[in-house]
Amino acid sequence: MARARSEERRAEIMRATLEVIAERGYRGATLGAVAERVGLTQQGLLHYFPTKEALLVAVLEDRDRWDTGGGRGGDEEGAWRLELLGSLVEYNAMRPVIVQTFSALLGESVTEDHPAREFFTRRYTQVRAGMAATLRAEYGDTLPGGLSPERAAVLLVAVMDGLQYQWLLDPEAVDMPGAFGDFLGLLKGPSDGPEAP
Amino acid sequence: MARARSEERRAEIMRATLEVIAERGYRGATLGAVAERVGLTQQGLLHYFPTKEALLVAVLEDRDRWDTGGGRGGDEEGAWRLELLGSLVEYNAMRPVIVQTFSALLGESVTEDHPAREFFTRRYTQVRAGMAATLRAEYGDTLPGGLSPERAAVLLVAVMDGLQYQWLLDPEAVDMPGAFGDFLGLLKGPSDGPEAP
DNA sequence: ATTATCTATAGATCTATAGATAATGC
DNA sequence: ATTATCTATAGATCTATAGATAATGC
Repeated sequence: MARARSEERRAEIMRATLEVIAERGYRGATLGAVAERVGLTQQGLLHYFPTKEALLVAVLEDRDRWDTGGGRGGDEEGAWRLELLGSLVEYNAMRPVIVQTFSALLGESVTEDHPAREFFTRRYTQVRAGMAATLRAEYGDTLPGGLSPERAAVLLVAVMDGLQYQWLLDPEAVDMPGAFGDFLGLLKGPSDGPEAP
Repeated sequence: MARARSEERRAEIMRATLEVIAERGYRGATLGAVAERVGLTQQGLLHYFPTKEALLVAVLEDRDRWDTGGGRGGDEEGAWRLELLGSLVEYNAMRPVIVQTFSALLGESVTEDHPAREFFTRRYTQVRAGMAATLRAEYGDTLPGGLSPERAAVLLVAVMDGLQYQWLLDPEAVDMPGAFGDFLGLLKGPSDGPEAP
């Protein structure tokens, strides 16, 4: 039971960490702010995670397990069927905090010695590969729009990330799911839309 | 002459600031690090810019004047002809520091009370509008790919930003200009490429 | 006079370590 | 015993202010 309670506490702390990072980034986040949010002192928090960096790593690993589909069917890495990608983006549009957390982290991660840098580098390699596999499974070696799955995958990921920044900065002005749908349309090529006969 | 030398000094400081922000982000950047790079003490630096935030603002404004094309012909806001966009991306691929500076800042800017937030929000509004105008001038109200200039503009900007992150994290793995070219190809539609007759 | 820099320093924070104290589980 | 938290604190930084000192321009 102590073990169970402890795990709950850790989860609570990680949740609070996500929020604080969304608000201030990792460098701007303080252990004190996270601790306060879960009703602990900063030193009390360090009982669960020995250092600030350990806390970040825990959060990232958790996220990894999370979206790499922790078991629920998926042949390869990024087991996102194409149609589902659209819903993922819609879902994200309803969770600004989490999107903001990861957008802030991604931004910071390109700076030197950032503890999330390796995580993101590895992750993007995986995500691109998974995406390419999905696209290949669905369309073969050439998408209707003319690109190879690999070349389309980089763009797919770029569009998702890029849209998030524009949307976070100005949610009123940017229809993130709509824009993403537009992009999927481009990938799928001229096809049998209403206009082209 | 004092005035001139002073301006030089300020420019030097701003250049150093770009570098330090590229390495540590704005929150992680310290006045001391910038000062050291120009051979001043931290207090000496504050003679030129009264606060850390003032320094950031100066850097951003400078950049603004810079890419909003400080005078050299351009009808509307973002006066980038489409063909030139590709070269811009190629050019950026040769200036990792500046790309990293702005990618780090963009990431941080989505966090609360960030001094660059308003700058980026305003800027993206402008850039989207400028891009849309360019596209409309070139293609009319519907691009070959089927999108309106406005809808294509959001994607264009998203792809540029998103590619930068992937490229910064793993330059070997991501051919930024190539991918951007692919995207332009999608926008331009099936058209008269080598394959489609 | 004004400008450019420096030394000294106040005042805030932050992370992390040490060591108590209380509560829980065998 | 082990786990959960707390108080006390060392040790680093950081920004920004105050006030000297030297150099430059009228």
